[in-house]
Amino acid sequence: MARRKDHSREELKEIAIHAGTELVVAEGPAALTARNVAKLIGYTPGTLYNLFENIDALGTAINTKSLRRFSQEIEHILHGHSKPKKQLRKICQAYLDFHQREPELWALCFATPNKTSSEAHQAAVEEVFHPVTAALAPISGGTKAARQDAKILWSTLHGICLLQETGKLDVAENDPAEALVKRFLDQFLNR
Amino acid sequence: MARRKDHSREELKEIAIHAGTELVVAEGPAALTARNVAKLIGYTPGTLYNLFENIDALGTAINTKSLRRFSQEIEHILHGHSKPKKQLRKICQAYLDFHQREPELWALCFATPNKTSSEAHQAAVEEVFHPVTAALAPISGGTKAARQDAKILWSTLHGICLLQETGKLDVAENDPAEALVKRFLDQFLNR
DNA sequence: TTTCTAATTGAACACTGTTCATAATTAATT
DNA sequence: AATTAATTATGAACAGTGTTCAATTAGAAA
Repeated sequence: MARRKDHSREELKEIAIHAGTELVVAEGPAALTARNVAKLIGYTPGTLYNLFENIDALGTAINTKSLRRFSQEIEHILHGHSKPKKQLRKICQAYLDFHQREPELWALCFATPNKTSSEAHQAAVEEVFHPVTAALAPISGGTKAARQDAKILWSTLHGICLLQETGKLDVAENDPAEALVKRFLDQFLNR
Repeated sequence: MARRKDHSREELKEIAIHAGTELVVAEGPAALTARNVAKLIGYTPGTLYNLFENIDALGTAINTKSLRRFSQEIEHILHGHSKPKKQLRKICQAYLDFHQREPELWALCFATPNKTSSEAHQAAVEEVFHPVTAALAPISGGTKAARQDAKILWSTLHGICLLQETGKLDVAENDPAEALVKRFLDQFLNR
């Protein structure tokens, strides 16, 4: 039996999240099962239920970390000296990069049904969402309009990556996500 | 044992698709299991595997039917006498209506990972996609641009409904999907 | 009526998530 | 130091999942 003092409760939680992340990266979201994670961290499935409400919550914890990494990239962009429009383009590119660099983690975040949420997760979402509305404010005209535009922008990025993933929209020709986002932004940011 | 001549192979397939649809409508995509469908049609799970490659394929068959119903609505819109832009707005509204009227079938179509595809499904996707590019042609300037814009439009609708579904983007305020789509289209169709 | 063919079954296998009494380990108390 | 109390980990169990396939059965053909 694993020693109880080997790791504190919080340490163990981190270890499980890390192992789960590795599993998803290596084998995709479907590999995130209680038994797989337990085996990888040298515990039994039951232990995971002392750390998380259920397996969905472990997925949410992994997603929270992914979102935090992404929001740090955004923060880095905002601390640069680009103009708002250029910043928005960089943020969009960062999203596309996340999708391309870590498609499995992206899928766990955005292409997999997830019943569970949490305050930490909500906060991470907001940390991604808020900077976009801030950067949009001078363009959209008003805070409320900026928030609406942020939702539109986010939805479009989201949808383009999703459809690229399934390949359903590249029926005949080959439009990389970058090209579609560029065309969208060229119009979206021009007013 | 159910009589072999009660239904032809194709009839049985239709019955299974219909039963599956009822299940999804009543209890959501997660209820689409081999045993549930089998029980509902008075057969055993094994029989389903004579009709479909796997359960995913049954889901795809249901989705194909959903898409066909949707494409018929689109066709109806195109046979009206509206101008292209008005037609596009109506098509978008029809998509939002599909999402609102039959959220479970919509989810099975667009919010559930689906490994399987089929020629019929591909064709149904194209039947939804092609009219949009046709209506966009006079606006976008060129066929290729129209196809790109169709992808953008589709992605945005897609993403807005998805985010509405999870409620993740209506953090504080209440922006109904209609309002976001309207704001998007007001700009998207103006050039 | 017997033979042949095709459809249907149902048991089995390997997986899921999840629960919970029991055992093991550590901390606290006497 | 010995005993007691409080955690923590276990692993077996339950109810599900998709899927396969030998055996059975029904209907058609001979």
